[in-house]
Amino acid sequence: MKKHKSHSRVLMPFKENGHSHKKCLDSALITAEKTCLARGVRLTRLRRRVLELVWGSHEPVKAYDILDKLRDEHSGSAPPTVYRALDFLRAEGMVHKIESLTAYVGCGEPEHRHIGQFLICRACGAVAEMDDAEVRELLAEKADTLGFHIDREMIEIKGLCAACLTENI
Amino acid sequence: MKKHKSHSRVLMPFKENGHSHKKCLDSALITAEKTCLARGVRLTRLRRRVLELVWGSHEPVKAYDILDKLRDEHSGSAPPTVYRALDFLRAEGMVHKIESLTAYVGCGEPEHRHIGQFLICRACGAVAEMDDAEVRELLAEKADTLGFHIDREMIEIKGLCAACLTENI
DNA sequence: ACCTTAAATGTTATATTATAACATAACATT
DNA sequence: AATGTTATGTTATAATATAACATTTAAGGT
Ligand SMILES: [Zn+2]
Ligand SMILES: [Zn+2]
Ligand SMILES: [Zn+2]
Ligand SMILES: [Zn+2]
Repeated sequence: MKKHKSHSRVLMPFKENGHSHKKCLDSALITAEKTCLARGVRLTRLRRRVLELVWGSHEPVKAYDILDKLRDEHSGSAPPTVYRALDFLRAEGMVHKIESLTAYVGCGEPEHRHIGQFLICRACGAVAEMDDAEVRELLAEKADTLGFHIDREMIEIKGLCAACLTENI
Repeated sequence: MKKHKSHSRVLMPFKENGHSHKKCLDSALITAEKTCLARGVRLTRLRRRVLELVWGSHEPVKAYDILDKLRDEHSGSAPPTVYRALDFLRAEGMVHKIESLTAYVGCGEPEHRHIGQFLICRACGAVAEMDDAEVRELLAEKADTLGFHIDREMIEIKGLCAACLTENI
C-alpha cells in the first residue's frame, strides 16, 4: 500500500541511438566542476582527468586500465595515483564502483548524493543507473521485519539491455 | 497491485540468543551431502572441508583465511585448491559470494537454487540471507520499464542488525 | 581385475586489485 | 616568508584470483 507516488529516476540511461558521447562527457565534466566548486572541494587536474577516463564510455572501467592511460601521459603515475583519485570521486559521488565487476562508472547525477541501482548488460557491457525510491522503501520494509536498519545498499542487476535483446532475437 | 502473496523467506537469519552453531553447522553439512547425492555431484572430502570452514561462523570468510587453515592440515594446499572448491560450492548453491566484501558465506537452503538478498551487519559482521519474491518482482518490473531483461541480481545491504542496534542505544 | 576416460587435485607461476608508508610538492592562510 | 594542510610522487607489498600443466583418484565398461 503506497502512500504517495515515489520518485523513480533513471540517472543514467542506456545510450540511445544517436547518442553523442562527446556531449555526454562534456556535460558530466561541467557538472563535476560546478558541484565541486559548490562544495568547496578541489577537482584537481588529475582528478578531472581520471573522471574523464572513467567517463570514456558507458561501460565500467578498471582501475588498472585508467592507470595505463595515466602512465602514457605522466610516468610518475602509480596505483595510489588512480585509487586516490577514485576514492575522491566516489566520495563526492562522481563515480560509483560496480562491486560485482570491480570496475568504476561515472554517475549521471552527482549533485544529489545517492546510491543507485545498476543495470549491467552482459552483451554490450553498458551500465544504466536507476534511483528508485520504491525499491529502496520495499527493501527497508523487508529489512525492518528482521529488525535490521539499512545504512546503504548495493544493487547490481545483470541481464540484457533493450538493444541487445532485439539483436539476439 | 499484487496478484498473490509472494513468498518471502529468511534463508539464513541473524543468529538468535542461544544459537547453537554446532547444530547449525552439522545440519548444513548433512543438507549439503544429501543435496549433492541427489544431484549426482561429488562432495569430496576437500569440498566438504571447505564448506565446513565457510560455515565456521555466520560472518563471511575470506578465501585466503580458508587457505591458511587448509595449509595447516595439508601442505599441498594452494590458491587453486580453495578457489576450485569455492567454485564448486557456489555452483551448487552451498556457498554465496558477498561481492562487496570479497568473502564467502554458507547458504541456509542450498537444495533450492536461488540468489538471495544479503543483510550485512557493520557492527558484528554477521550476514543474514532473505529470498524475497516481492523484491525480485519489483526490480523486474522496474527493469522492464527500461526494456531490460534480468538474468541475475546482486543485492547486498549494509547496516545494523537488531542485536547491535539495541546495544548501541 | 584391467583398461579407459573423466574428474579432481597437486604444483608452479603469474595476473589482477588494492593499500601501506613515507617523501615531496602545491596550495591556502596568516 | 613562515606555517599548516592537502595533494601527489615513490617504493614496496598485501590481498585476491587465475593460467597452465602434471599427477592422482574415481567411475564405468570389458
Ligand atoms: Zn554517453
Ligand atoms: Zn549515481
Ligand atoms: Zn549458526
Ligand atoms: Zn542462499
